[in-house]
Amino acid sequence: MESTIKDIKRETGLALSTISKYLNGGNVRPENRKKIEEAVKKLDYHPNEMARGLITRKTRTIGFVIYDISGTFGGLLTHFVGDLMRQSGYGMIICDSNNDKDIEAQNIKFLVEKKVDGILVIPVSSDEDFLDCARRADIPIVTLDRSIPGAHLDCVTIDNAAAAQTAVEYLIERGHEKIAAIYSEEYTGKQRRDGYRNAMKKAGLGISGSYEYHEKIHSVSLGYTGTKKLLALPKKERPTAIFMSNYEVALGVVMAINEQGISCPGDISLISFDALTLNLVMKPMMTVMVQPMEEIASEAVRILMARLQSDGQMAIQRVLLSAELREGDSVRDLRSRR
Amino acid sequence: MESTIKDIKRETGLALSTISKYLNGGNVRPENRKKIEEAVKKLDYHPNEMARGLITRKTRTIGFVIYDISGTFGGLLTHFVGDLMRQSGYGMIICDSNNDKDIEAQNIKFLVEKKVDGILVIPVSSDEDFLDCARRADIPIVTLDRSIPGAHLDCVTIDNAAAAQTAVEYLIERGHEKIAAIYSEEYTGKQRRDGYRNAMKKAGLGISGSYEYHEKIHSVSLGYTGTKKLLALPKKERPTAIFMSNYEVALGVVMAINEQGISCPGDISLISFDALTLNLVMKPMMTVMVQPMEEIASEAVRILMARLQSDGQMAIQRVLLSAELREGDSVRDLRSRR
DNA sequence: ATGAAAAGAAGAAACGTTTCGTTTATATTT
DNA sequence: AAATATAAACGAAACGTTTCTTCTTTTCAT
Repeated sequence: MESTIKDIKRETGLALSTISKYLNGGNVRPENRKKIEEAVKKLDYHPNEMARGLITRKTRTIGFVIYDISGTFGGLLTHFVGDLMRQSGYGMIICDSNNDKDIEAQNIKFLVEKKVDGILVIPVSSDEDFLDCARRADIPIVTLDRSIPGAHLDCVTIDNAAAAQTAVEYLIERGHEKIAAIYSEEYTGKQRRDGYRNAMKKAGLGISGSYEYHEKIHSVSLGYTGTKKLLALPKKERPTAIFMSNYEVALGVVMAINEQGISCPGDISLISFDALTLNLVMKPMMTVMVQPMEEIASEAVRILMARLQSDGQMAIQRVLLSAELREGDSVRDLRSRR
Repeated sequence: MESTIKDIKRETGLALSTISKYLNGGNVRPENRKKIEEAVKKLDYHPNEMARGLITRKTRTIGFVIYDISGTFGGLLTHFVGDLMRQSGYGMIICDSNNDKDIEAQNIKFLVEKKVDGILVIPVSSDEDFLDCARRADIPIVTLDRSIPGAHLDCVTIDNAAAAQTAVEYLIERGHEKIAAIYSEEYTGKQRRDGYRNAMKKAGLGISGSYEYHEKIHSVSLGYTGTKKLLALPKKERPTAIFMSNYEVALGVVMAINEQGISCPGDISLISFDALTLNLVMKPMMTVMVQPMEEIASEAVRILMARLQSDGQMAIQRVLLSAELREGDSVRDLRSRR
């Protein structure tokens, strides 16, 4: 069955410690190096991670806690993070919090008991209490996509407010004044709302309460319901453009305007977040703020890896990435009307 | 730091073996039971999985290899499976194959080296060679959603051909004769195509080559491109209904007909697979064959758990579930025309 | 050629459990 | 009450590594 380091010892005649040393990157005499390599190949030897972990207190496994994996954004991020982890030889245990704080706390506890070396988390919670048990166990944590205000934690996020502001300013530059916003009350949703408000204020445009629609969570139905509300406004007040804070919301919006036979960008302009595959065939092609998903993943993994290697005295890292605008055909230039 | 079983020994004065025995469900004297439980609580003791695993050769971790996690179907299935696993105290290492056979094979190898206790896989490959290394290591494997023809493996699938046939017969019953099909060349896609063909043949309807459109993989663009091709047919030949083999494909189809200003079900009827959230707001609401996702997940987990407990002599289990039709508003009844 | 310094190899102990063979305590029978 | 059967506790060995200390070999300068 499974060959062990003792088999390598028998095969090469060397001491266990010598073999172990070489296998972990130490120096041995060239002749011995060759012997060991041959034996490893011949016996198809792979170190037993459990025995190794028992001593080193490392599992070579990290935990990934995600607010919701069944959504497109989460799925894609999981994909990237998982890939990078595997490339580094780390296993990734995934825990879906289902947008629920209690489940999230359980997930952390579970991972701590599993003795993962580190945890990557896209949090649901906005306070850090749920991380206590990981803290006590001295397990490094990196949050991504969302950060926890005031927490002393590594994090990788994008500048949501700035991105939203850019998006709304893009509308304003094209002559829009009656601009509505649909967003969630989650971390990213609220930040993007702030960007929307900043842009409006800066341009001297008022924000009518009836132009903001929000629900707890980003969802298709948020976009759908919100749009119906907005379209139900008296014709004069009807927004000429809608800014929405997430891809799934955008789907809902498109469904709603299709249903009502309203054309985009003819009757209404749209601008959203995240260029996911659907955008490719969506008509009109949505103008979006594109988040650098791959970079978010790779930065988070990089930081976690660095912290795993570090001897505990690495400074907190907060990486702030930015989204960029990708033009589609969903925004009408109102200036050309004149 | 971390307390060990030796601390429990010190606290209770009992032998290691007695404590271990109790902790693993053995019988001890009531007095000792109490002592141990108190000590465990007091010291917040959790067994070290690595030490335990070193002896039992179990990691209490399973691998989940999925063809593509960034898709909606995969994401949702992962969600269910992950949940069940966590409830059973198992960690789940997730590996995304990115629809690539080579990556899939690497994933299996990776999991074998990680010494997972079992593997759940939604395969990309249609032959079982990539599983060889898991076989050699004697790691139980259960496939779900897709099975590998001829393989001697536990699997949980739905009867795709029957489901597709039901769907197409539903169209035929309502007077449709010119029925097109859009499907992928993947396992599920081809099975569903067969169901389509069966239904057509059974009804004595011919299958024109121009009524079938297929690409390698289920995707939004498959639906989109396929629909455009179908709509480009001379008016007389144009299908009155389209059967499509997957949810993402359906999105593409809807995009395409929206773009061309064709109405559903007025001008064309649609029937598809999988009732995912988007259906709730999609207009018209799609008539779909609903797969019992949660049941697929729970059956697969149940079988894997049973096999982990079994002493190797359990018979191969092949569970075949069925999809059910959920009516929406996307199919027109042509009989009422007369 | 000699000795000191550096590099490499060896051996044993440790990591935290489970398991197995043995001994001791309790329960049952006559 | 003694003998036997049963149940529980014990102690040591084992799982497959890494790590620490000691011992040996090689290298290099003199």
